[in-house]
Amino acid sequence: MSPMSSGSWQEAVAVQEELRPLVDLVGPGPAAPATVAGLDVAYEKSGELLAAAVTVLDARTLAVVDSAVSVGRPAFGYVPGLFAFRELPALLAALDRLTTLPALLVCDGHGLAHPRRFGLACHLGVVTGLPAIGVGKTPLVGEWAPPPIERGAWSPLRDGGDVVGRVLRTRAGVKPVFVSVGHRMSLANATAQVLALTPRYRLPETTRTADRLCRDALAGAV
DNA sequence: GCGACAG
DNA sequence: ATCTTGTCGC
Repeated sequence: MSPMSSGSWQEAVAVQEELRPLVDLVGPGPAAPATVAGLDVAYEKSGELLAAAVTVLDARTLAVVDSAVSVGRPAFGYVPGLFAFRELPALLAALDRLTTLPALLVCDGHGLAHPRRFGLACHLGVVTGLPAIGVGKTPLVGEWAPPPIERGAWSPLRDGGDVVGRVLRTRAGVKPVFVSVGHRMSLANATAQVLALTPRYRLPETTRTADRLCRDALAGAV
């Protein structure tokens, strides 16, 4: 048993191997989702507490139309590659408290751009059945060439002979983000959705609003 | 064996 | 993720 876990890392890996075949890599996903959800988690400095937040935005206006939070304890120690086991329980609890059902999940972390092709975005997608994409700030696996400096430019993220995602420039001249498919979404559509969610900042409005919410919730919980 | 390693 | 001061720039 690893620290703060509900199981061993071997068991967690087994769960990933078991759920990986359930990822839908065929569905292109909604071209024009009505609503898009952002999910993020904030930790207390000691690491004892965490707050998970979900914000649902109107995909057209990017206004927040629904949101929910859940405060709890990390369900697993931080292990790169097993990240989902740490945040999933709290994220699912927050999703349950939502009044609306979002058409797309934008996760703070990777999807297929994962050692076993089953990152947080895949896990969340399979468990909820909703289309999901992963947007990471830093890479976990893969190699890539720097995309051209203009917004919208991208380069393939390759790992072990697979294209597992795209390194996307959401702002001209600013460090790119790592986009990968989670569930029921094509990589091209995932890219389009992320660009639609980044009219001004590097990170999607969904993650920005969720980030603010879980930080505030954590501050209010302590 | 030695690094790298989502948040 | 979180700990942290100043600093450059719009």
